[in-house]
Amino acid sequence: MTETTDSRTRVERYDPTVVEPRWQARWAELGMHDTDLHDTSRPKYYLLTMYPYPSGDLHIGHWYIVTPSDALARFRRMHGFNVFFPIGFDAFGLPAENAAIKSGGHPFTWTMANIENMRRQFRTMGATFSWQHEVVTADPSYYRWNQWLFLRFMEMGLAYRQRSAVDWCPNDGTLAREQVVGPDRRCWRCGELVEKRDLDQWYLKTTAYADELLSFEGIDWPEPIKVQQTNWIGRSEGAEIGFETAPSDHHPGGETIRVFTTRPDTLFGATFMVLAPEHQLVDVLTAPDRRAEVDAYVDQARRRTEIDRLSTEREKTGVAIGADAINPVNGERIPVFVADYVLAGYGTGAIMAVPAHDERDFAFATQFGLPIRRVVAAPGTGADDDMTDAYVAHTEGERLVNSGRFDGMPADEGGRAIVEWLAGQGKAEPKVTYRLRDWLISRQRYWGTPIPVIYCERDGIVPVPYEDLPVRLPETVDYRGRGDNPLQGDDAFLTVACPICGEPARRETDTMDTFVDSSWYWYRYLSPDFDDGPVDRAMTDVWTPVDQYTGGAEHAVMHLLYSRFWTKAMRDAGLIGEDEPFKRLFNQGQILGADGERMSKSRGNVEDPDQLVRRYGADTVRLFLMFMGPWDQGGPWSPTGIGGIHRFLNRVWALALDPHGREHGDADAGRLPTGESQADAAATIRAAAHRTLRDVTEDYEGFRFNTMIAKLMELSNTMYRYRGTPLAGDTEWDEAIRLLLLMLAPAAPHITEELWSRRAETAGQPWTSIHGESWPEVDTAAIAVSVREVPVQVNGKLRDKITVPADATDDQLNAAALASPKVAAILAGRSPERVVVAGGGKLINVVIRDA
RNA sequence: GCCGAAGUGGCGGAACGGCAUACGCGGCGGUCUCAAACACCGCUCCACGCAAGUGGUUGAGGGUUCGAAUCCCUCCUUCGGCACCA
Repeated sequence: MTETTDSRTRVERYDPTVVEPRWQARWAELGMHDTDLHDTSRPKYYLLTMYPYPSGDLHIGHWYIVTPSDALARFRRMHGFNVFFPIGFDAFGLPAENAAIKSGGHPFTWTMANIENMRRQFRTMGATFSWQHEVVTADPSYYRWNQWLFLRFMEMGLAYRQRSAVDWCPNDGTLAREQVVGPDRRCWRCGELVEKRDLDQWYLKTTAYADELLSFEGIDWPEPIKVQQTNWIGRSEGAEIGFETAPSDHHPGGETIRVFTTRPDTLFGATFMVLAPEHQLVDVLTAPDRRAEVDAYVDQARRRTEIDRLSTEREKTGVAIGADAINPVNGERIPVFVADYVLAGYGTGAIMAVPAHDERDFAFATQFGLPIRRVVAAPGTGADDDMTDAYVAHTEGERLVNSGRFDGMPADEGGRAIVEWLAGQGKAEPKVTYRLRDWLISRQRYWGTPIPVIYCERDGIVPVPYEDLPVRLPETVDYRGRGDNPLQGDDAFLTVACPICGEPARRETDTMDTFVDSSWYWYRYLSPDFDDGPVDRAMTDVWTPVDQYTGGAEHAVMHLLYSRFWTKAMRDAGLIGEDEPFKRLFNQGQILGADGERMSKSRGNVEDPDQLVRRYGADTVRLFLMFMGPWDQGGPWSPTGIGGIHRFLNRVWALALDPHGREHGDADAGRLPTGESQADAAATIRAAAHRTLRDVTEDYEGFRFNTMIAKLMELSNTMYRYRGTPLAGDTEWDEAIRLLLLMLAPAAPHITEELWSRRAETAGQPWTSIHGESWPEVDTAAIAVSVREVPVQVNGKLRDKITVPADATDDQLNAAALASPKVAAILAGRSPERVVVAGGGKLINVVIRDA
């Protein structure tokens, strides 16, 4: 006994610090992950994970995002796919610029140093990235094609210039939303009050694809994401209606205020109008005696955030501008207000207010003592009953009232009739609007793709000729301690000869939103060095769309919608053949800091995995992150429990290398469970292994990594019970070990590779990588059972469990349940009202009336 | 505020109308050890009970159903997004 008791001294211990670097080096040496994109002998599988922003260090969140994707890549390879799993860096953006302003360095230097560091850190994960296809968006070889595509979109009429407001600091220029701080909205750097400034900016016409973007046909995306995108696009059918302004002392009238409404049936109930503070007619229509108050209100409104303005909770504010409009259906003069709950960017920036049938209008009318006139009445409601709330519901049988000759018509039909009638007079037309706005891509910043446009006094807006691309960012940069765009002061960049007339002209200094970079990067991965265009059609035709995209749910609308837009625009430019970029999407959750907040350097809650990797190894960290919970959930970071994963791997190590070992502390060590023959035990092991294989396969496919690992733990626990028994090491045991290693290989690639190679060595076979093995097949015969246990409930409460033949009929189950002594005792001679044999015999419920 | 998601033991979580709490952490007890650590074995939702057992429990309240953590309604809390963070 003594020589078998302490196995730990006999068998080499699991030491990831030795095992992991060895295999990482070996894999790199063999080029195991260099995908041959021209290999057509196997089906292709394009697995894409959202590329990271090079913030400096890989934190635990990057591991959380990447390692399950890597497990999936390995899982698919074992299924015979030629897997392309690329990586790159989303290298433009605000943080690099902030760092440069702070340190006086160059955003390029900071970014590239970070990328180099992150590349190194990525390799410690054991991730199987195709590094030779890497893309760095801040490299001219990438952003040149942003410019090229922009010019193409310009030609297609998808890019245009329009004046719009930005948050502006007199010292630091345009501010991002996160740079505006505090309730009184001040600049984060200098503390100055933030203003609005109107600038001419570049837009992409996303709304041109609004209807197509509403269709998710042919793609398998999570329902909540589709719902969010649908709501974001926000298609509304209705009508645009013209209200003429009435003549007054200060104004001759006759201007048309165009409004959009989804409820033309309520037109007779319009008792006032509201213009957005930014509306062009505010200035024109305001009466002289109202001027001061209106100007003050407009100023104040422009300083508010949109979220604030749209809040239905905040008390409604607004100012009458001292002008009236004429309701086209009844000729009534109704007052015009300016109020911040109407937004310039939606519809026409003006509304007809129907307080009786719109909650916000109701609140406003109540606040300002304006008339509320019911024009839609539910059955049983009088036309002039007092209203305590807006009536917005749609019910059967509601009729128009107080609506002239439309009285008595059903609301829907009445609405159509009113629009038709006004349309005949040229005062209305049916119209569809979207909440979706065109994409403002102009950024008044240095660290982004320069927009390739030149302004010439004679020729106007002139696109940079394709052959002059890329328009490069100047290599020196001078922020002069301020946060505004240094390109503005760079004469060498600014001054350029007009491509048409050759006269001195001025370059655009705005750069592109970084969402432009991320809207098509996966196409470039396929041919990062391709010189004849942004994408190599020969590659995209084979490899795209992406089979599986994984990334954070925080990108549900913006990035994922822009990418769909960009794909459709590239398709219409003849560059690619498909309609959608990502066939299947999975949104994983976000790892938060220990404080429950988003991880960021400024909060100081960034978790560094390096220490954990040094202590436990990459495999343990990978498994721990997958085991924490469902991948789509995320949550606050805590390393509590990582020891359990490490113990699990140690047990796998012991099972594989030391099947005959026994541990102190187990009185039954080395003995089969009482009453179990060796043949029984062998069958148990086989059944457990194959049942686990069946479940684990499904879990990988459904991204349920946490339960996948739990099931592998169960299998290893079962096997541990048989360790040291005569069973250990025989055929069934060996098969179970083999399956355990294969199932674990995608998730814990290093330890399984090590154990696999040692098995081969012991068996005297040549080395082959476990990651080149095929995924094993389930032997359903091994799982088959002859008897099973069925829970028996009485009135929904568990009272007994009975053992029945696996193929028992419902009648047999019924009889067996009633034969149970415990059930009989509760029945006490009464007969049950009914007996439910549920779920194909999974459970029996005996129902008694007054139990 | 609006849109989307989530609330289950001391903690992370499992259970896709059918045995609530799998798996792991932590805790308690034990084996080994001079001792500790490691490793291993057992117990561990709450209440009452020596026990067999009985009752309760999935954020709160209501509903549908033979049966609800799961479906429906109302509410509360937390997280993501709201167009210049990426």
